[in-house]
Amino acid sequence: MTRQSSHTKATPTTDPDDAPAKVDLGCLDGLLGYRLRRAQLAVFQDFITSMRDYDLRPAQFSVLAIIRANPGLKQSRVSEALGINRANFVALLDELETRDLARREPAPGDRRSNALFLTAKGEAFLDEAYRHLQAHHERRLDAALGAGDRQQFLTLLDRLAALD
Amino acid sequence: MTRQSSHTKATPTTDPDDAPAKVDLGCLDGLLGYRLRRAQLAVFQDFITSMRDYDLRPAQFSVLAIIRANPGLKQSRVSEALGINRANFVALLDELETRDLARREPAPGDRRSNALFLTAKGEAFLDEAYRHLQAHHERRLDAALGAGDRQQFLTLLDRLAALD
DNA sequence: TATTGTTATACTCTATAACTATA
DNA sequence: TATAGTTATAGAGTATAACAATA
Repeated sequence: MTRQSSHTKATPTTDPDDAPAKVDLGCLDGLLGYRLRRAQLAVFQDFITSMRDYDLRPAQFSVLAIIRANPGLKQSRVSEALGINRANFVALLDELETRDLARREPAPGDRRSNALFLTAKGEAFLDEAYRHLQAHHERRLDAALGAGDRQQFLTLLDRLAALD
Repeated sequence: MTRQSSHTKATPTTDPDDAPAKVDLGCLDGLLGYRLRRAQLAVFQDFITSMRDYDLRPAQFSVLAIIRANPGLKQSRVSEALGINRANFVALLDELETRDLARREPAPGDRRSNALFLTAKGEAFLDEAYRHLQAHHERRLDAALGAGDRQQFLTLLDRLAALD
């Protein structure tokens, strides 16, 4: 292999005319992780924009969703299920509790543990937020994916997530 | 809709026996962004592990790749192409220059700008790192994706990335 | 006036160590 | 001894404002 690898053009980029001239991604284009990262950033940005009026970030939404689907689950298991360090989970849950969306209760049978629940307000809030996401955010994502097979796409994402 | 949305089971999770009992993702399972994020984290983790001996993070690799494919490109355009804030790009490039992988040169015709190049060491380093990634990291990703259509997968990722 | 590179700053996210109370 | 929740802390990543040099 010479100085230029086969997938790069590397024209010395003089470009004296005012045309913007597209930047060549070079070997970056062959890295799945790069494409995945750009897609993930765009999707999260769209999520955050969609949830602006709810003031809810992706991590906060995920905590509420897990608690609702598993009421009474121990704090450590919720953080573990989401891959969130238990030390970092404390402040995250504190804020949800301050906003009266979730609550800690003493776990029956283990006085070290907290059992987590949504408040009535939290249940309603999550329902509304999720409906809004489906109607706007997910709807936009489906439009972007177009005719592509969404189910097959999700299957491949899950296979990658199972790497570790 | 009642207190429980249609896609959650929400059995009160008493679970007194010692079986670990899988955590229900609830409505999180219906969010594309969640699956995308988990996949991206797993892929980046695999990248970082693969590049341990090279001490090269994804962002550093991307900078080297863009510079190699577009030698002489202005600093602001490199950071812009990667979606990196120009203020944050300074320290990133400083480190690559300290390691003698890239260099700043005065841009011909504009004394405000820097034109970026790889050093000879940077060219060789990137070639070797990229070959190593292809042989190990990307190979593992392909194995994980299995029979799935990689090209279709990349197409859908790019459509999502084009959201904003 | 606008742009380029830079510094300073702040806020989020993430990771580790250590403490306490329980088990 | 080990585990659950917590605090403190440090490192990345990211965002904005402002400055000097130059366009």
